[in-house]
Amino acid sequence: MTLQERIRSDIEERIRSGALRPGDRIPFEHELVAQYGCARATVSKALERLAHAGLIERRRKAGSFVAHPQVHAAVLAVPDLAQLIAARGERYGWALDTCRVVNRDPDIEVSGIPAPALLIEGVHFAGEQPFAIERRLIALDTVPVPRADTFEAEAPGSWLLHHVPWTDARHRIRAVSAGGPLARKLKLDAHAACLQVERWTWRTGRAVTFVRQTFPGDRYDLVAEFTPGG
Amino acid sequence: MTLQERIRSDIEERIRSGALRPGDRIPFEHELVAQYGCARATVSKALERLAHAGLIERRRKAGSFVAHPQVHAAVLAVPDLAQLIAARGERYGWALDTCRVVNRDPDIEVSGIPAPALLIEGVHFAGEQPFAIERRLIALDTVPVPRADTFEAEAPGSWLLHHVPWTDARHRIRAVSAGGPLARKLKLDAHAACLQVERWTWRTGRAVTFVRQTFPGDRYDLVAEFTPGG
DNA sequence: GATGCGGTTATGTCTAGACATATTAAAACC
DNA sequence: GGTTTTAATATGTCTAGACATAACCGCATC
Repeated sequence: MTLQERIRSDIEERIRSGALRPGDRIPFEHELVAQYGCARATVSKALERLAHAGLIERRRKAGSFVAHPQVHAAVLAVPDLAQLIAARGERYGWALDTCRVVNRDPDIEVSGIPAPALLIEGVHFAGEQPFAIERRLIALDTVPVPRADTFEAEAPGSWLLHHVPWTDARHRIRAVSAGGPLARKLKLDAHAACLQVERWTWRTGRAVTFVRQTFPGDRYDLVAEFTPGG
Repeated sequence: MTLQERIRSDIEERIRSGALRPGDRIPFEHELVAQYGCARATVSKALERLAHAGLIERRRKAGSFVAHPQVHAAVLAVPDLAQLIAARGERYGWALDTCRVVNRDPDIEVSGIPAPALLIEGVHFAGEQPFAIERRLIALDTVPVPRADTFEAEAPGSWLLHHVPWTDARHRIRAVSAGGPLARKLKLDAHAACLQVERWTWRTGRAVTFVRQTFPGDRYDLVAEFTPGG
């Protein structure tokens, strides 16, 4: 372990154990320099990592303080569906329903994807069971137009991930009732609860794609793990 | 802007614009040193931040390379309900239903909270409308026992956030049908879809609290923003 | 009391080196 | 030819300073 790592983990341990409580001041850099017998840059780098991880807050003149933890953010895993289903030991499948260029579409109005856009609809399968309905718009002015049969075999999410770089994404997660057509496609009761994930993706300010995935509520749940600074 | 910031943003811009593509090698540190006329530590710090942000990958002897972006994680905002509702311009309210010590409970078996635990049930209000049902277990061996009337006025989430440090959290998000009792409390149709967020919180390996919050699907949705390295 | 001015102080950034370490490519050897 | 050794090289860590900057404190002034 490097010296910098040791300083960092020493302080982190004292915070996680509760010996140092939120708001407490941790030793000044020059005190840690004396304690560990090293250069200030080494101490400073250790503190910088703790600050970056959100465990401490550094203030000029005042010193460094243990941060007040806040459950405000969690890291949400957004796995590739194919990988996720394979990891469950089931066979992944993708069935393309629709793939055409559209100029007018309800989602075009609200998603920010400019017309004309490529509209793709299809179903993800886990074994024989439908696992998710997908409805996607792809901005044709930003994405290099794929071959007509590209999305017959490969789900557009996987293809985009490997072919189109992106810089920003936004997710919206909510619960909806299946309703008629959706329920039929997912082989569900008409008022079954479904988890709906919408994702907008941009590349340097230009909309790339918008996708709405609808999962049966009893077959999928999102899990987010969070360790502050972990 | 500091020099280090400038170096970082120059390279970041070239990556985000697509001038540098995933897998491309970025200039060696000594080349950047020559280009900017600064010390290697300054260049190295700029690259370290890019690497920490996941935009580049550094390999000894080989150099630094633009990382392959992956939509695998997003930052999920989990706001304090009181703040969230206040931000919407509505009046926040909390109504306590149950607050007692339990030794046996369906959730105790699965949540990892050891018995005896404090069971709290209540409703969050936005104006006159019920906004969420909450059912919570608090580990009495880890949390300093609050006064009996603590949770009459303040929701336990807010109280815990300010009084009990935590080190790990896990969220599970899914869609459920309201069902009978839940639907009555939330004033919903019996088969309305609801978003259910479950959160486990630990402190250095010991379970602190488990909470299940159920939101009407049409009144709440989670939003996660993500910029790689942002 | 309120306001503005320095002085002090801790962190923020930076320099110009040094040695360590991981990795690759070339060279030497079997 | 195939394997091992060796040298070259880019990053990783570190030192011992320097000056910049923000923030706080006390003091003098209004």
